[in-house]
Amino acid sequence: MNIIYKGNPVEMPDEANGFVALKALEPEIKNKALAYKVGENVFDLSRPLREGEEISFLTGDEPEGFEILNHSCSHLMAQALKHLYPGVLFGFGPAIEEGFYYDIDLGDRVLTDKDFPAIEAEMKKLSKQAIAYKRKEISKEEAKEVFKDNPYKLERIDELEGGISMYEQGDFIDLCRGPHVPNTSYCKHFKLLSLAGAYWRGDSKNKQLTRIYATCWPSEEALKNYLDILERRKANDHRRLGRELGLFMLSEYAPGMPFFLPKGQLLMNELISYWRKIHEAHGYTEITTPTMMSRKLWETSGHWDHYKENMYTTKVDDEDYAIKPMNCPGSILVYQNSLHSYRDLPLRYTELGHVHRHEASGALNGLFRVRAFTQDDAHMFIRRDQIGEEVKNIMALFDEVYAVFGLDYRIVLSTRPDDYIGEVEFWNESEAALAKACEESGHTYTINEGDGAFYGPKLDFKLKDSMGRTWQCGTIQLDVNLPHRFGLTYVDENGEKVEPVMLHRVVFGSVERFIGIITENYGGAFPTWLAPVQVAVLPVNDEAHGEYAAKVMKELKAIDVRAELSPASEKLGYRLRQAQVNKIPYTLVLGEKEASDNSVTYRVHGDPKQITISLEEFKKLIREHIDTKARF
RNA sequence: GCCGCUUUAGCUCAAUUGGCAGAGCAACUGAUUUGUAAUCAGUAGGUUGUAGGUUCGAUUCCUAUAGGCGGCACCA
Repeated sequence: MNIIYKGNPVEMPDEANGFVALKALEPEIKNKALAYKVGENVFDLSRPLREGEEISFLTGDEPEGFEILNHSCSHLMAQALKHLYPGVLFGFGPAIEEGFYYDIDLGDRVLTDKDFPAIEAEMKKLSKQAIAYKRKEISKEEAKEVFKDNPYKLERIDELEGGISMYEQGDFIDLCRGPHVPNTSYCKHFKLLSLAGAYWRGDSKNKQLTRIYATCWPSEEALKNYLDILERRKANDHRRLGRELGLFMLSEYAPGMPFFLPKGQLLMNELISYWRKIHEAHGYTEITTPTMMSRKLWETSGHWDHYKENMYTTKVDDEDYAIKPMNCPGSILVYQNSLHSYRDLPLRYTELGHVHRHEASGALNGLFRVRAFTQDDAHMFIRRDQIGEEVKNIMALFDEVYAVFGLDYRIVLSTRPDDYIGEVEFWNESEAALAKACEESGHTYTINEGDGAFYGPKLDFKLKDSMGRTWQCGTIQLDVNLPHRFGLTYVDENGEKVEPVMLHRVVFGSVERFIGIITENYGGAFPTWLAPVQVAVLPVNDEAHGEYAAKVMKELKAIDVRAELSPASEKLGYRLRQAQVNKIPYTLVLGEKEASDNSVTYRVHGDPKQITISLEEFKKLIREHIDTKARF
């Protein structure tokens, strides 16, 4: 709710209720407003209005208000925790996209989700008491005195500049910038969701605190609705859909190394065939390099020193070998196989490289995070002056690919890290080139300062899964390190040997991860061209219509349509249900009428509407949906 | 790797305080040949993840270990 209030400035703050700014308001707003805004600044309702200020109110129904509500609720939870677990120390407790968390140090005490009801009960009790959140501005010295028993808060105070604000609600006080809702009764519809360990300040060298995730909503309906959404998201989980639709499996004999079942393999093959076509159209040529190569190669590339912990190694004839965790060194050997002129650049090699990385056990997650995966890799060898243009070309290809699948993405530019190599000048130039390529192709991006690889800056393309988590899929990385280490050259127009720049990039990221993403994005109901089974053929009666059904099957197969016959040993209703449950795009019902005039009655997945057309028309219609040429 | 949870039939889940391990769906067999989201009947399916321990007796309690889930850290 965005209401502009242009009334007279209001009198002094009312400490007891903290409603001063609201006094002049209509009742319906009064009950929903959580804070107010003057320009871009957000304030507690208890802050007195100043002469001439134009204000708008924030409610829990909009993101900024939701954040305030949840942040306030994290203080409420902390107060409850303080009552239940005396001596508990608090770290950070911010609002997050769909709720909030608080990191706490309970000493030796172990918290489990069985403790949630007691914590929620205490929170409800405190909520009913409508304890006011009171803002106090104090000096650094005073703050240190208040938080003298909490090393986490003291560490934070030391970093803060100038005055420090804190919020007090009854017997609980917390270091906080605010703003907050007027009192604890505003936080009424909450639920504790899960527990996790989280390193203090996100550093694995530090102590691990206990993190409690929870969520708070403006109404009971909104909370229930959110909990329903959480349930519904599970139905689109690719791990569940993968099992139900027979796409892939995992085995304890190879943790993190997916097995693709016949239907999943069909899907992957379609994806790859599309991928090959679009790369051919964009001037790439495909190569394949060995899965396992000698230690000497990995020493030259630097992986043996920098990546050994994640590499699977073995001995062959007493010599160390490593299974490739990346495809770049192989690509480089291909580049070195011949001499290159400046006229040949950019040179673009693609490779569907099956790589192995020994990822931490706790990181594994379905197809999203695995130990063996296929990178849809490409390496470009380019001149330094070609960086901007080439990155733009890549981004154009990314746009095309993601659009085919209807995927939204977010771009992150990662810049020079502390342990960078090369000249600062090159870094500045490259970062600017990447940023410019984004802007010129009409994309916004955020900057992740210092998160680039040690050999160059990168652009990451992040896609969302059904749980709202983001996964890096595409990436474009600039690299001057490997060309240097391997002594790569091309001959320029003066006959001089010059070192090329290398670009690494993936669009899908890994074919496995991408399959996970699109499975969730489509909810398992793949578009016809990708669907493992495209048409279900249902004769009404096997004796009478079986022959016609066989003819339809044969004709569909002849035009490369993947059709599956479902014989009449089951009732039609049952077979229709199976086709829907298996998310098959087209279901054909063939009976007396269809057999007599060479027609089909079809329905599309998720739509009960029945349409009857001639078999020839249907063949044409389905071919149009399958034909990937239309996508170029 | 770290924190918490979890593991019972192919899948989803039961099993009172430690006392004969059960259901639905799926599978299989038979009957049924059906016009738009589940036909009926029957059969089979398990060393309760694995290895130890406590106990007269362990799915249940304890220890270790493996896989999985949610996070953290790491990362495509």
